[in-house]
Amino acid sequence: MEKGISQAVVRRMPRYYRYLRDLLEQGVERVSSNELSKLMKVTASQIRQDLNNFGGFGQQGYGYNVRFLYEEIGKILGLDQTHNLIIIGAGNLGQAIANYGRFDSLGFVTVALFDVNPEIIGKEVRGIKIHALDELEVFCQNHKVDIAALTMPKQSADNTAQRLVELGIRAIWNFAHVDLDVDDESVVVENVHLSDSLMQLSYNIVKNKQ
Amino acid sequence: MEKGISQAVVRRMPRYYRYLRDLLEQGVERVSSNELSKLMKVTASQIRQDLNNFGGFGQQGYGYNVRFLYEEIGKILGLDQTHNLIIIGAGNLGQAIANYGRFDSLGFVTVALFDVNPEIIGKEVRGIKIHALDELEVFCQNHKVDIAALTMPKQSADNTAQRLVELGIRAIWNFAHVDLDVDDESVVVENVHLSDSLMQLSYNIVKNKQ
DNA sequence: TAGATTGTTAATCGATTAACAATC
DNA sequence: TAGATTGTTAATCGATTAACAATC
Repeated sequence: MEKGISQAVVRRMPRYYRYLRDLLEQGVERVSSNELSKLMKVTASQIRQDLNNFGGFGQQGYGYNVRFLYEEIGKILGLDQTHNLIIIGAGNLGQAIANYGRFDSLGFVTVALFDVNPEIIGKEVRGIKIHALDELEVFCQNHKVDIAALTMPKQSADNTAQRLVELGIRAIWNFAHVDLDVDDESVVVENVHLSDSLMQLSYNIVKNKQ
Repeated sequence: MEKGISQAVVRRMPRYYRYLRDLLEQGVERVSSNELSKLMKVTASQIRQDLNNFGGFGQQGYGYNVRFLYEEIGKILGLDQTHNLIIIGAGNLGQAIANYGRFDSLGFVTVALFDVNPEIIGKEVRGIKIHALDELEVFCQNHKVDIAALTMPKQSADNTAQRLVELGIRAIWNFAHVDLDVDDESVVVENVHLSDSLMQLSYNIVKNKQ
C-alpha cells in the first residue's frame, strides 16, 4: 500500500503524534502546518510533505483537525491494534520495560519475560511472569507474540534472534549491542544501542568544548 | 577544530568503533575499507569518506591498522577521558543504567542518582547513593558532573533540565519523552525516546504485513 | 467572495556512491 | 617495481525547502 516511504519520514511520525496529543490535551481543535512548525521547530513544508505521504489529512484554508490527524497517525503507526510483547532478559533493563506502563497505553502489552537465571525464574514483574528461556518455543506456540525485546547480553543475542525468527516472530526490538544478522526480510529489527547514543553525546561534548 | 561534520557521520562512528573492537579481539591486525564494508554492510566509499572527515588514518596499499583506527575513533568520541554521570530518576530505567557496567568501561562513570521518593532516598545501587533531588545543586557544586541522564517522568523533566543548565552541566541524556527546550547552545542534548522507537517498529510491522 | 492554507511540483541542498589519481 | 588501497574529487541520488496553483 503506502510503498517506498523513507524511514526518515517514518521516524518523524511518532514525534508528530506526541505533539498532537499535547495539543489535544490542551483542547486545541485545529492547527495549521505553520503553527505546528513553530512548535516543533521544523519547516511547515516538511510537515505537509511528510503527512502527504500517507494521504491528504488537511483542508485548504483551515489546516488540520487535531483529533482527526492524531488518530490517523495512530493508525499509520499501527497503534490501533494490540501488539503482544515478550522480553528476553529479565535484568534491570528488561524489568524497566516491563514496568513501564506507558507502552501499554500505546497498545504494546508485555505478556512474558524470559531469563536463564534460576533465581528469578518463576517470579513476577508487575504481574508478568518470568519464564525459563527454555520455554520460549512452547510459549510462542501457545500464545500470539508479535514483538520480542532483547535485553540480554550480546553473546546469546544472535542465537536467540535465530530461534525467534524460526518461531515466526514479527519484530525484534534489540537492546543487545550487536547488529543482529537476521536475513528474513519479513522480520523487522529495530536497534536501540544505548552506548552508541552515549558516545554520540560524548563526541558532541568534546566538540563543544573547543 | 573538526568543524561542520554532520551528525549522520557522527552517528556512524560508534558502530565503526564496535566493529573494530570485535576485529581487535579476534586478533585481526589490518583491515581494508572493502573488507570492513562487507562486514558492516555499508559501502567502502562511505567508510573512507567518513573516516577522512577526521583525518587520514589509513595507508595506501595497506588499509587501516585495526588497533590504531580503534584508538583514534575512541579519541574522536571522547572515550579517552572520563565523564561523570548523574542519573535523575532512580526508577527502573535509572537503576538499569546505573547497573550497566559497560558504560564504565567506556569512561562513563555514574557518581550519583537522584529521586524524589523518600522510600528509596539514601539507598544504594551498585554502591552508588540515591540522593534527594533537593540536593542536586549542592552536589553539583561539590562534584564534577558532566552528563545528567533524565530517567524521570516528563512532567518535571523541563524544570529539572533548566536547573541543570544553570548548574553548568555539559550534556543531558534525555529519556523522558518530551523534547527538552534547552536554549543554551553549549549544552548537548541527546534524546532517547524509547516509545518513538517502538512506534517505528510497529509501523514497519504493519507495512510488512501488507 | 476573499483570505487562508493545503497539496504538490519544482528548486535546492546535503549525503551517498562512484571513479580515479596519488602513493604506500 | 607492480599491486593494492587509500584520499579525494566528481557524479548521483535522495531528502528538504521553496513556491504556487488548487480549493476550502
